[in-house]
Amino acid sequence: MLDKKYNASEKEKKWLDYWRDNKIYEFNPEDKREVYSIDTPPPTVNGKIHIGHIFSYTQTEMLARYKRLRGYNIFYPFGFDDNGLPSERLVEKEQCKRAHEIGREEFSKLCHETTDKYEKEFQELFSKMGVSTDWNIHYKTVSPSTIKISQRSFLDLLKKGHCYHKESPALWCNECRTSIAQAELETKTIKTTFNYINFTTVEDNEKFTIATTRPELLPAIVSVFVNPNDEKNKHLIGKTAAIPVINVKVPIMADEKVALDKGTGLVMCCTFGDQTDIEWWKKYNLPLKYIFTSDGRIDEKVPNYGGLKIKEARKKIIEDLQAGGYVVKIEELEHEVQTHERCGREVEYTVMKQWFIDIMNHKEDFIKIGNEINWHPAYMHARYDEWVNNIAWDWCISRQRYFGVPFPVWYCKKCGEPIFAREEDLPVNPLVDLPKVDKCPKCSCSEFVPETDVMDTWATSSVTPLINMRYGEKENFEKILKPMSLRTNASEIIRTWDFYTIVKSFYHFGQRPWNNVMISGFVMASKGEKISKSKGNSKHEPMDLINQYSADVLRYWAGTGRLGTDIVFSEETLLRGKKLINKIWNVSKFIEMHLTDYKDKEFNDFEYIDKWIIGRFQEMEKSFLIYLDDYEVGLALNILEKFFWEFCDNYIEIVKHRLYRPEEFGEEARYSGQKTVYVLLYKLLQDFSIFFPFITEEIFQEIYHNNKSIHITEIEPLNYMFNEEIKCGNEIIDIISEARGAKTNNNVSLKTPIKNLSILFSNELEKAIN
RNA sequence: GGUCGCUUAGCUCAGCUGGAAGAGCAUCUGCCUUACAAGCAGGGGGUCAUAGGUUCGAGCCCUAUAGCGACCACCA
Repeated sequence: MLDKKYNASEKEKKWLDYWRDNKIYEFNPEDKREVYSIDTPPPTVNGKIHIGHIFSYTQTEMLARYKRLRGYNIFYPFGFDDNGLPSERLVEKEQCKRAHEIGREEFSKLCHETTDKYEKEFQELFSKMGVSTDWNIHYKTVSPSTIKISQRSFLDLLKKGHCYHKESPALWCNECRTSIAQAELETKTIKTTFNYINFTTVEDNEKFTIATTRPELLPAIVSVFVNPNDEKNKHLIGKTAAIPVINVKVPIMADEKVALDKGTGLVMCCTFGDQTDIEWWKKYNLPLKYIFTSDGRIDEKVPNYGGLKIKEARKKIIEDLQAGGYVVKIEELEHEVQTHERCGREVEYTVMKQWFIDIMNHKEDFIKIGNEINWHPAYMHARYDEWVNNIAWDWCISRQRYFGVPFPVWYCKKCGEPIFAREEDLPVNPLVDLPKVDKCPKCSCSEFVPETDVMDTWATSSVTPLINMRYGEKENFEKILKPMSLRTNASEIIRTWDFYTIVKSFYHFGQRPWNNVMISGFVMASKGEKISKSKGNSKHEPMDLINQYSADVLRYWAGTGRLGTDIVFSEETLLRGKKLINKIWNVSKFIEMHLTDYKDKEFNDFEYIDKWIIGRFQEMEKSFLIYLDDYEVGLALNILEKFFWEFCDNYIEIVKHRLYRPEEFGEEARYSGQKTVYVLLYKLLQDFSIFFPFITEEIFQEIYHNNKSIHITEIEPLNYMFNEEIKCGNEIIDIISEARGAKTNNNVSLKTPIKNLSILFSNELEKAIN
């Protein structure tokens, strides 16, 4: 018999062990049923998981459970992303030292140790949430086997001509001392000053004023630009500007990109202050004056300012300009700057040799692939298109960091020719391994220098489908996972993870990586405030919530709400879930009590009201399945819950008497009720098992136990035709409701018998009764 | 500035292809009813952001406006 009270923490532990020991969620490649495969986001292993993760991952996991109940062979691996900067920054923080102070080898070791430690915590938490993944096929993004696949992917793209090594301007973070990608930028509003500085023309000594927020870039000035339509200033075009303090002369040129209404209408172009500078530098073939060092100082070679930090140099140059009387005015200004999302530091531009993946030449293909994928919800597709259409750079995948996937590349010491690893030698670490050639094919030099850069986080995250299918390995799942069925993630990484995965899939296979993309919203700390690690505004630890409420209840919270919509953490929703789960337990107890003598057999002579509730259930389950087929987990739960309360409050109250008193109502009527609750509870448990895997398993094993687990049973929709009963049954409920209301309004108990009741039946109901 | 989304009861939110406004919480009233008082029954509470339009009919479709949010861009 079911316990009087449900002890969640005890039962949840019991079933976790049971599922593991009985391999309930294990993927079997021999299984002949159709595979449903899920490409799950590998969470970045950079500290604590917050409830935002729980929210997003739980919705995916519910989908996995649904598809499992629909008879699919589920391929649902879990991964961890221990790649790159997030891990490095975590180690630096824990060690209170910078990576370059620790040393490359030691630092990598620490990164591995740290990510291992957190992975254990992550795995424990996700397990406790009842995530029905197969831990045997889990992966991490920095391990020999995944490094091998990332390197193989790199070599394949190289071979196909989509990957190139080039000296080129790149975004640079001088906090992290690495180049970064456009997708890693975050916009921040900062306070600064807008400085109006006088220049003069060499030709006729005419004074003119430019406005800049970055006077320290003056030593890097290469030209001044004027809009050719600027009536006031266009006469300057073609002349030469004399730059004060640093004493150089640069041409004054015309370009329509100069805004007439910003600053003074005259702009200085420095290499490089922003992206426009880069555009002009390329367009007009301007000289390169690079004055920054990798750690954010002015190069030693720059007279007077060499060695100063960028902000110190800004201060000093303003002082010098003021001393010479060149500053017209200084305005306070609040403006938006690009910062590196990992550290918050303002980004600079640099010029160095970097590995790039071609994006700009295939934007149309990426749009086309985006069109072939079903986006859930559909409007999320627009965000993808918007990003692809507006992207302005090829994808820089080099990072001048330590921990990550190394490039399988060496360079000839003499001529710089790159030497690539052979595929059969992967994975390689060029810092340790030597190339398998004796000499440079170009100049015959026999000395090589290893590539020290590692790959960008997304360069490796974007191969998760390849990792899952064991791309290029002898034993692989390429056949069944090309494309995968589903990708899930939150909306903020459409432009990174989704996009880059599509890029790779297109280049490798010429096709989409998955058929469906499911986008969740995220959890807000309060209305209008996103939870973020940096703000530390997540007040609730997932583990505490599980202990306080149980995993099933926490899953209830995570499972509500519409797909793609942000939700606020709400204690109230947890309480609502707790109530629902409690009710499931109690009604199951009641049903079990009345099934002690029940023998299941073919039976179709249901009582009228039994047909009503069965019909109602069928109606509900039909929409329930439609919602789930549309990936709307929350809406499915919503209508299931609604039906369930009706089942308890109306149907069970009605059938109760028949179940208790066969002597009064007859054995046949009792059996009809028994059969109804037996069938419906089974089906309700199945439907609820998607959301509450623990309590449903406990009840299933106690009452039905006709399978190793409820989670590997199959949902088979009922097929009765009870349309008339549904209609008239609803009318009967109205009548009962009236009677209950009358009792309540007269302040008497609901068990008080009614002496006189006059009812005016509708024609249909009257016909049905007779 | 651009793209997308949101605005429904005091609060948190559902409302599918247009057909008499819904749930939970809160509030008020009553009820120990052989599963459940962590429960049950019932009441009050809404110009569906605003203004137009389409329609026999609009919370839902169209246009505009406002506020909020996410992402992106501008950043001299």
